[in-house]
Amino acid sequence: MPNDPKPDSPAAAKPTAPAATDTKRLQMADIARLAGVSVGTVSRALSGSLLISKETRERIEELARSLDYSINVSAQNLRLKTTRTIAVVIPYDKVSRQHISDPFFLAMVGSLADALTERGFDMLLSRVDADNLDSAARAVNSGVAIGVILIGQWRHHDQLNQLAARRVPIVVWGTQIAQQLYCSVGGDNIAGGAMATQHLLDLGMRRIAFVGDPQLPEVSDRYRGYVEQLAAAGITVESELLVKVPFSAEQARAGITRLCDSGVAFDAVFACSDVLAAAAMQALHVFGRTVPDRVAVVGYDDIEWASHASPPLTTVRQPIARAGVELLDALLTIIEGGTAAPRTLPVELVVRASTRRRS
Amino acid sequence: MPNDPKPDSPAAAKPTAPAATDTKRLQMADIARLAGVSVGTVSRALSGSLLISKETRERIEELARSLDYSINVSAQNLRLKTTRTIAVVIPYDKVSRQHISDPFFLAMVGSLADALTERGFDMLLSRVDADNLDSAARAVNSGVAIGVILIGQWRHHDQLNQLAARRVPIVVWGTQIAQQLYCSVGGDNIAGGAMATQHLLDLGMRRIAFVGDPQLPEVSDRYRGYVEQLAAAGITVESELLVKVPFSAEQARAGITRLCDSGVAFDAVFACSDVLAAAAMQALHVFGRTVPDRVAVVGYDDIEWASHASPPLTTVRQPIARAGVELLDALLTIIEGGTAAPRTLPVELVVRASTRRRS
DNA sequence: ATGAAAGCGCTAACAT
DNA sequence: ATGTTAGCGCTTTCAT
Repeated sequence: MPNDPKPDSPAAAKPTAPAATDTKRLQMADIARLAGVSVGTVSRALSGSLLISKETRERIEELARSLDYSINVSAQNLRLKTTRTIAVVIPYDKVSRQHISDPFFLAMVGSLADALTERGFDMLLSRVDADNLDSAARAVNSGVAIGVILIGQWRHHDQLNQLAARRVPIVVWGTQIAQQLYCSVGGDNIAGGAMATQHLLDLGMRRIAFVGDPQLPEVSDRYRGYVEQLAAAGITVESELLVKVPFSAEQARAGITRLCDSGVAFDAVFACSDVLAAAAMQALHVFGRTVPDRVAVVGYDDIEWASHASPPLTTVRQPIARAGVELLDALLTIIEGGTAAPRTLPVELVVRASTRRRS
Repeated sequence: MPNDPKPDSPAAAKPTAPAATDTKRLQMADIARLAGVSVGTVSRALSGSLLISKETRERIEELARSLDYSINVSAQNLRLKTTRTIAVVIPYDKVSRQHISDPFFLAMVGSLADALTERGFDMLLSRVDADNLDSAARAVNSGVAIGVILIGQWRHHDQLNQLAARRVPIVVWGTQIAQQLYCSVGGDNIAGGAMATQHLLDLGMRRIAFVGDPQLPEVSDRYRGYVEQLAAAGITVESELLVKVPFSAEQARAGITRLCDSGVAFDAVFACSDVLAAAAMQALHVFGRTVPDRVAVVGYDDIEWASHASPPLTTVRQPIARAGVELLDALLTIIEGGTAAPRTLPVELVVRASTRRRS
């Protein structure tokens, strides 16, 4: 016996009924009845089947539109065993403290939102504890989403490999790492680190502080670019110029302050994100070390703020708009059963006043 | 007859089968079989029903976990006729040009992500063309989401009223407007405008430029606060000090440049967002009008960047973290059939160096 | 070109 | 405490 009253039967006596949902949700059968056809016909008409005569289809479409009817997506998904939803996950890392509030990440969300909308997908956004990335897999196992885009690789290389091994369709914004089972898409971090460093060297800088944590894969590559350019210029890499901090403005400020206090000489700063660069500039300001006259500063990302900073910040521009498209493209390839090789996107140095040679 | 082969039947000859989905998705019946119980028992066990003996429940939970099984959410939603998904919509307004890339909006997304996660809801994020807010209603009509949170009121008051009239559960981040049928949650914009203005007056400023478009509801309130404080101080509001621009850094820069060029005297700027303030400071810099010595600047929002600006920006802090919680709370009230009155959250002036009185 | 009907995977009566 | 079963709203095969 049915547990719920049939929609048609007036459910005669129902005193305990909560008067809340008095507006019964329209469904296909209603449209069919009103149009004088069967539900099959309505279904076909709304899906644009060519089996339906043009006039019938248009009549039904018009009826549905005027009644504000939308297909019940749960029923549709259940029947079709698929969805048009992609899960976008931003891991929250307690250690590095960087999370969804970093403008760069949020810009990535915007970029993904555009790419997904463009191709008719819905975006399920969630923050998950990075220690528990399995919940990303759950979105797929439960049929909520057909794939996962993870923004930020962090230290979770192994977990990501496990997810990929379990055949969870997943693409990660980050750097390509040896023995990587999952697909990553990211900027060219080695080149980015190199161009920032070379630019400073070209300006005559010789003691360039590096702000970032080389334990993170992406920062590791940027550091490598930095080291390589210094080596090519015959300059020794000094460990005292490494300000090892996660993506945290607070800690960057503290790190630069420590560096200034320590008396170690430096004439430039290469920070691994614009947020870190902003914090560095602020700390330098406290010490009266004006930018760019006393210290040149280069950031990374080119978030919108960089061009409004005072002085406007020289930085390595990440291809954010393209990132969303590429991530989605790679993911769809995987979902369709194909293989997506890791992709490295070109980055670009944007020179602004924070490294303008003193006149 | 079934259109798909039964999961059990090996689907004898199927030469055209794409070898893609070879890993059949686990379902409740599989768990039931493996546990030697019925699907009903599994369903009850996984939903924590007290009817099931503790040991049986734990055995089933363990089995499900070890097999990576998750309940099929489409089937569950179809059966229960509800979901735990909330649609978060960021209207994209071609006129004002402000969209998802504004750090403030993105911070709101972060805040909402936190609030939703906290209460066990999923977030469906979408950008929609503001001229077509109906697509927000579609999310609800199609059963994808049980309610909508709209970030940004813009000029869409009428459309929003229509949605509310159609009984779409919706809450909007914005200002309370007369004749409003929908629930809005927002900062106290009149107070915010007033405190910013009063702060500048206290510093001795007399000619305060206002940067923003008073046609937008929230800006309108901030402008009102500005006008009221000026009036209370016996100062005439001069229309030449109104830099009427939408939330666009470009246009703000151009506006301030125009103001400087015009020779109109001013000793302070009150900008309706930190992004606008940043652009203003940059434009002022070009004219050699240093902040705060020659011009004091106050922003709005207190995005993370504001404290890293040089000089750090005095601004009106919006209660972003609380905003997510309040928006969700109001929405859930409405979904449960209740009524949620518009809420106005307190804002707070954060004084930093951009208005520091010259020593 | 259209109708009839099975069944997607789950939940919750109704049975014991 | 557990099993059995109808049916959530849709899509699609099969029949016409």
